[in-house]
Amino acid sequence: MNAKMLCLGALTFGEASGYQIRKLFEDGPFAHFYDVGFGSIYPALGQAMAEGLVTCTSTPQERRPAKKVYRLTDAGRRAFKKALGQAPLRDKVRSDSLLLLFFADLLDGEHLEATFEGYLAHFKDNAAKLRSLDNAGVAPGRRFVRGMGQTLYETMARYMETHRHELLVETDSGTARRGKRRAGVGR
Amino acid sequence: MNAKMLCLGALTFGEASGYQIRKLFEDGPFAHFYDVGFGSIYPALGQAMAEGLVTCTSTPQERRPAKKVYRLTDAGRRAFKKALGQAPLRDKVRSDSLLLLFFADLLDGEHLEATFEGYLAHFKDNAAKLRSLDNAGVAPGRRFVRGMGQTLYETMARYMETHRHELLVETDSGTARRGKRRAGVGR
DNA sequence: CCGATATATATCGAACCGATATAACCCGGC
DNA sequence: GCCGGGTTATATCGGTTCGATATATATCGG
Repeated sequence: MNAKMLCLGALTFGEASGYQIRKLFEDGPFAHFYDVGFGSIYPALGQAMAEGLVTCTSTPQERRPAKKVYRLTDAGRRAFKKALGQAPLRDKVRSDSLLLLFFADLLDGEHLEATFEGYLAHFKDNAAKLRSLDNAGVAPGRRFVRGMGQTLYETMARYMETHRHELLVETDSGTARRGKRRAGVGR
Repeated sequence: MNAKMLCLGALTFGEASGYQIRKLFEDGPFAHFYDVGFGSIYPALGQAMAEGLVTCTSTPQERRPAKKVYRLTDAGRRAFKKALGQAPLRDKVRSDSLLLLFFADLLDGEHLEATFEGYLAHFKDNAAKLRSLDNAGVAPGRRFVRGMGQTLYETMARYMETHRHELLVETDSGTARRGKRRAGVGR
């Protein structure tokens, strides 16, 4: 899935500006499993328009760039469906946080703990956000993916809490310190 | 974390060729939370060598490129630790499979089902792989991350099985068909 | 009223991804 | 004995994407 097709997918929710599309990936329905930045969206929309996949209503404004609202064409909708029809690529994950926890023994306890707590908070936060959503009248696909995300975040938070002691050693003050450990090779 | 630092991280496991580093990301310990391709590794190693972060033993061979084995220097080890010390970036996920399930109502039942089963098999597979590993003598960070991955894959597989009926409607023959549904807007 | 945040388009270089080229080796089956 | 498939191995290259930045106004709270 390239940026162009992702924009078309976003536009299935209705007309939108480039900025609004970005928000769908930052905060909106796609936030938890895809990301696209401005640097990809604007060129992609230009290209999609050139190919007749979207139309654009440009409202000129004084002293700043015209506001442009994009709308999916029938050809665009067809192109998106077709793209979905291809066998999907395998998921791509890049997690600095897990890399850092993986190399816990190379870090000083303070930074390790801060990262750990931040990561845990991130999971709890996302779980809470998804939990608060109303699923009434929401399409099954979307509901399914929401539920999956919620389950994932909740499970990861729970895992981190129950296994915290493997990485962080509690002290009397309530703060934690890094535990001692030793290596091992091979996968 | 850029490709250069990831290579240094891989080399903390001992000397390796570019090809072997790739394997660490494809199959090895990093496979589940990071990925780097040849196109990033070879230039990164060249750069790291120019900066004195790694050394290289080049064994010339007849009729094919010299075999090059890279080894971390003290400066390289320090550089990697320092890179880990930075606040980690937020996780990046790009999942075509979830996008596809999200837009389940735009797909024909056959393709949806195939994708669903493939994705479920992928989770089960990874869970089984991680379950089969021996954690004896493995560093706590690595063990923690392994366990987290295993829990994640198992939970996702279980979720997909228990919620399958929301997306796929079972038929008498044992195969499934897409259910009917209807929209809803907003986040 | 000031500063922070949100709306909004746009670009640009660096980094990265995926595919491809090349080439020899090794192992099993016919 | 040899052929095909898989593995080891380096390397490049074009296209895509990322992240930071520039610009400008509106809005909202303290």
